[in-house]
Amino acid sequence: MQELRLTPTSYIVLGLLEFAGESTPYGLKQLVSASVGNFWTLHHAQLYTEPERLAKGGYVSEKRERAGRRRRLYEITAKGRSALDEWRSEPTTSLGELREPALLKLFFGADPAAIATAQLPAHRAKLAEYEAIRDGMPENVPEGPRLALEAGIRNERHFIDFWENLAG
Amino acid sequence: MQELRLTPTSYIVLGLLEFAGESTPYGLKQLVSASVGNFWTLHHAQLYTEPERLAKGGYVSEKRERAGRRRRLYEITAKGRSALDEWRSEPTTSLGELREPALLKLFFGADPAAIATAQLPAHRAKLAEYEAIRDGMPENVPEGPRLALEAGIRNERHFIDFWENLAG
DNA sequence: CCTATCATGTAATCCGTTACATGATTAT
DNA sequence: ATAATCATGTAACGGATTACATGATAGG
Repeated sequence: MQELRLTPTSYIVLGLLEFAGESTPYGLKQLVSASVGNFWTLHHAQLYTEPERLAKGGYVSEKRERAGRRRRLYEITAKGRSALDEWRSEPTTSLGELREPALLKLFFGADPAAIATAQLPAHRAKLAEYEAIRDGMPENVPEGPRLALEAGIRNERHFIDFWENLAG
Repeated sequence: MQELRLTPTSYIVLGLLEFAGESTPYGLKQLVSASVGNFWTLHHAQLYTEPERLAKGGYVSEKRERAGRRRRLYEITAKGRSALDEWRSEPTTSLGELREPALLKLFFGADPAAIATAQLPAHRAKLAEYEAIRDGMPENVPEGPRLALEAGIRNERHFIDFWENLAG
């Protein structure tokens, strides 16, 4: 049990474990791709290493199945909960970065119409995907995911608008 | 001279060297923070290691000053130019990620009004900064940076709008 | 049965970040 | 002069990405 830095990845794992109760790395992977993975991707290997890391710090507990595969089961601890609470209750003034590959090319002189033509279908597909998720959302989904999805939808609309202005 | 993977960081260095001609790491740092750094941050240490890496692959050439500090001077090579051209002329369908720390907190249950209150001034400041850059831009700035800046401005407006709806 | 694909995991690499350092200028 | 800031660089660390591997399950 040692000091360790908590990264966004850490809080994602903690948040998902809080929501799901006990889970395996593979279960976490499923959860990620159905939820937060829409705007913050994790690689599946991280869902093996990160819980292990968190276990070292006492933020989660680890059990192993006795039977067959001996899969690892993780659960958030009291310490994990309070770290999560603290993080969550401290509003941040820090801003993300655009980091759009397409904007980078544009910046360095790529042909705007060509980029726009490639980007538009991708953004439209993503928007459709988001809207489908929203329309299929059960009533009991909490406000947070709902708002994050809303932000994603608006973001896609904004980019579609931007690229439409540049397409031939 | 060995094979190496070219990352966005690589293309930023190549792009800046193409624009600036010969430059030192510190010169690159200045360029970054005045330009592409607005939507794609690099740490200054990367501007020492990345050109060195690129030199190993033959994408840039390295000279050292004979006098005093013996600073390193980098210049893009023909190979570097063609790699840059190829990257630039191949439109990408890949999308960036939102990766907003504030959205992550929101997703996991933070109080929307609290987050919004913290985010709004930050986004407004960023917007003002962008607008100042735009208004002070000389006529001869090429289309690429101009458009990227425009995207940044719209992006800030979009987030301001989003958070305004959530602020108390 | 055979073969995809899903499920599950480990290991190595490497880039990005952080930390550490010190020489030069400018301002007070 | 001295402090502060700018300029310049190196080194260590760690998290993220990639590559490698194998067991289960379902479809043909």
